[in-house]
Amino acid sequence: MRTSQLLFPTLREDPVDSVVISHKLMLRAGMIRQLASGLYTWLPLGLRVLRKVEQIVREEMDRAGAQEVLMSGVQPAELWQESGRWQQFGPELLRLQDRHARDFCLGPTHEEVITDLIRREVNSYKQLPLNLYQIQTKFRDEVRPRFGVMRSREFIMKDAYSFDVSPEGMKASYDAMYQAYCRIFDRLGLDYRAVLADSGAIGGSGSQEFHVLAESGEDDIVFSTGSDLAANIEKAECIARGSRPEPTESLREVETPTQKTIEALVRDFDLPIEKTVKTLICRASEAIDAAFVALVIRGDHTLNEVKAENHPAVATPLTFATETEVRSSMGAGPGSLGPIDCPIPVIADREAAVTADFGAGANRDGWHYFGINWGRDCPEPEVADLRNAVEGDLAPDGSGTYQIRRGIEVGHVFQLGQKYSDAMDATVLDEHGKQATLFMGCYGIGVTRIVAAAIEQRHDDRGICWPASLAPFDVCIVPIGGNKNPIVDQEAIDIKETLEARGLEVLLDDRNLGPGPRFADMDLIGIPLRIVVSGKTLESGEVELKHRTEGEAQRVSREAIVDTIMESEWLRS
RNA sequence: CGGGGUAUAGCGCAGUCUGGUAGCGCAUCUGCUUUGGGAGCAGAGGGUCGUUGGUUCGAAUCCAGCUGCCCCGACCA
Repeated sequence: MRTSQLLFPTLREDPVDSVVISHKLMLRAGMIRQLASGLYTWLPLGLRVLRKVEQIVREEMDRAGAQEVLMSGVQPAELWQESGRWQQFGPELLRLQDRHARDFCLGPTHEEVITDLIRREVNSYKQLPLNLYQIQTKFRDEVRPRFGVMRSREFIMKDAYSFDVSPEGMKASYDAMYQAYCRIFDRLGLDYRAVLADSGAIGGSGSQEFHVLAESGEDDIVFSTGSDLAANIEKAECIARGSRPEPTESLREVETPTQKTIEALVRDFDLPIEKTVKTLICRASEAIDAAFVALVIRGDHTLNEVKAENHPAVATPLTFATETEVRSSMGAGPGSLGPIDCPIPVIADREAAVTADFGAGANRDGWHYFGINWGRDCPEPEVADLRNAVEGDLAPDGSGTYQIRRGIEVGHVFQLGQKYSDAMDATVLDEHGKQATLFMGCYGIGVTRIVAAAIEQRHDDRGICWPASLAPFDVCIVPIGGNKNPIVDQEAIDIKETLEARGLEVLLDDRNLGPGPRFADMDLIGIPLRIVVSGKTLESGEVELKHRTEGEAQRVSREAIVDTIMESEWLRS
């Protein structure tokens, strides 16, 4: 390819409406352009990278025994009503009607469609296990699209679905996908971690996420310093530090007319924040005989909403009581709540439950108790893991302490179990001739997001530094002084054609520009290897070869350049 | 969904307060020169000032509505 024939409108300055580095660089490098909020057009250079990601994913899925299909992006409402998700999904599901006023949606995922296919086409356990995948455009009407293609409304996703007759089979399919994902992210050259995850609204039992580590990530990833234990903060188990000390203080009531927050309480009464708890009121589930429950966590901790929602006594979705509801159920307003004389069930976080001599609201406006001790001043609470992990927490496996870093979620593997097969009656005859409901797994990879995630991890102040596996071209050639010395251009073209004949993708920058802007553009778009052909070096029969991330170029003889590149480690790293 | 910002040439911006000929830099086009890190000279093209309505002799500018886009927040008492 020649730059003179390629549409790649590079920008010298950062576009004003971009905030993360990958978004800025994708715009500046002419990879994408925004069409509307959360919608993008991929230009030739960006599409080349996208296709590289797709191809690696495709090869590894095929190698793992999955088969590629392609399902419709538009899906009939009936299937979603059958699974129950037509009601369950909020405005994120873009619904539309056809000319006959029939309801459809733009697919945010394809569990329903694939389950429908399988229940029609697969009748016997002998046809299983089966794993089908597609690389398709998805649409989710995100509340707030941002960060370019990292959180867009339309995006390309690889989604795979496995079908087995037994839980053991499902587990084996899941493990195979896990291995395939590791190979994919290895080949993509990304620094990633597989972490335990909450299975969330999609449902199911086991679930792991793959995260690319980057400061701009939207998720907090918790690691143990001493083992492989890693989890999304939503799922990271927190244990209490030691056991509860004996009470040393007596209970006393303190007037707190203006102290409505933990911060104010700590500030005005010189109380250590670890000696306070906060009490959060939320709707109770139908499993218990109360309208609301009180969740108690230590003052310096934050509630983990996923853990709270997963608690059997808490209503799903997690709904905090309104101020009016707080008053009617507790007899006091927010800011004066606590576990003493609490009229509703109390669930305390593990750490809050081992705190002694603590302060909390008195359930009477303008009053707090200090020196509270569980069991003595109020009933022993039900104890649960309710809070978000913080740096330095003890890892639950005893291996060390927790560290927290940011991650971009690029993959997610789920063991779905029978959630969809049950709802949609997807069964086969098993070896005993009986109807058996299928066990499913589902496995996603955010293809477009990976492009952004790779840039977040691989860039410098001049632009993108692609790993060899993702680079839109392997090599670029910049001829200098060709207008004075026609040999330069001839040699450049000859090197290009020879490398192309050897199977490499080569970009020849033949634009009629000075060397400065051409070097800058080649750096910006991140081609791993650069050959400079100039009259100066040709005099001694040489050209220059430089890797994108190295400071100095090396001289290579004109005869040896093609072989040097073909043997270069850089093409494989 | 709540709050804030913003909308003027392809991109970045000034002009708006104080109403009166639509401007700057980069980019683009033509010609000549120029080729080792974002060139020089000369010339040229390009804007219903987001949109609708109002005030006015006159609106990019004042007023009102609508829309797009961006940012922050979204129940932790």
